[in-house]
Amino acid sequence: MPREKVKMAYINDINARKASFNKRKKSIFKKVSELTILCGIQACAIIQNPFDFQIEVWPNPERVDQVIERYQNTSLINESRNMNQESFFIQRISKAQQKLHNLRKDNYEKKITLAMFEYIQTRKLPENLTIEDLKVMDDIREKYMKEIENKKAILY
Amino acid sequence: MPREKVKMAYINDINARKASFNKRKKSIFKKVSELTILCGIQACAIIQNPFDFQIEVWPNPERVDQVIERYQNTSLINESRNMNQESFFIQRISKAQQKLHNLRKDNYEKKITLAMFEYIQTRKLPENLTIEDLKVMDDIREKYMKEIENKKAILY
DNA sequence: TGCCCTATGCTTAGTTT
DNA sequence: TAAACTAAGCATAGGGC
Repeated sequence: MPREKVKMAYINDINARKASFNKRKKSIFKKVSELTILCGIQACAIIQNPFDFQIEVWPNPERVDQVIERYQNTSLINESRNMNQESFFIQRISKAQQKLHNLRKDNYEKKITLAMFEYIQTRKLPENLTIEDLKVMDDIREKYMKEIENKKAILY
Repeated sequence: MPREKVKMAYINDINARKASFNKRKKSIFKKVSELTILCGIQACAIIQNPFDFQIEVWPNPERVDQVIERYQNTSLINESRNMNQESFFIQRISKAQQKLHNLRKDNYEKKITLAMFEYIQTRKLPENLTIEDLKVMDDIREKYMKEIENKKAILY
């Protein structure tokens, strides 16, 4: 009895899906490995394993990070290729300004955070805090609480 | 005449290498695509194209960034799985201390950099600089020069 | 469950166009 | 240079254990 051609769709049977996943993952990693050897290049593959909540990579975390970094650097260069010089630089400047803004905000938040620690440790409010500072402290507290909530969602 | 089995080694002939690269890249992307459909997962592949100095990705830059981010978040969790709780926290603390050290160093370097600006703008050396400060200024200058050199190497 | 087997279909090196 | 072809080798779904 000749097997039917497999339909390209989600495999409902969990055992069949697990078997297929393991076989195909192995062969993808092998193919990527072959390509890097045959053509003398760098490459990587990142595959989410649906059965043990891990993410599997080829060849190894260190090299994957290298490839990712190179990719992310190169995408910047490609951006510039696809635009005329002027609009590229306008975007770059705008991004740099955004970064500067974020750095300043970050710095301000760090100062305020230190003030909060001082308050906690000395059990008295520092004298030179303004109403504005107290408002920012609330913002930061909310931000940190959200971050902690997100980390919980990831960890458990 | 039966073809010989291909040796798993760098293909010297450029045309053969180019043909092989394109065929194999296409099929890897296809295989990764099939895996994501069959198993309902996320995955990506990042391949350096040796012929046009680009880096090619599957499925697209946006999703690749998503997969990368998820991978980098998860690797933290895996760290904790592969260790007992105690050594995990020891490592975490050690990393946090390293980060604090770097933040302090960064802060110090920023102070010194401001001092350098002051020197440039006023054309006279600030009075409260120590020999140690001057030494650090040299280190920073060297560091920045190296960074600029690296960016040049990437951009041109 | 996971491993091995095998028939079928897919991939691909080398060739032709 | 690239696209199409083809034979050989490879991948893999399904079955057996």
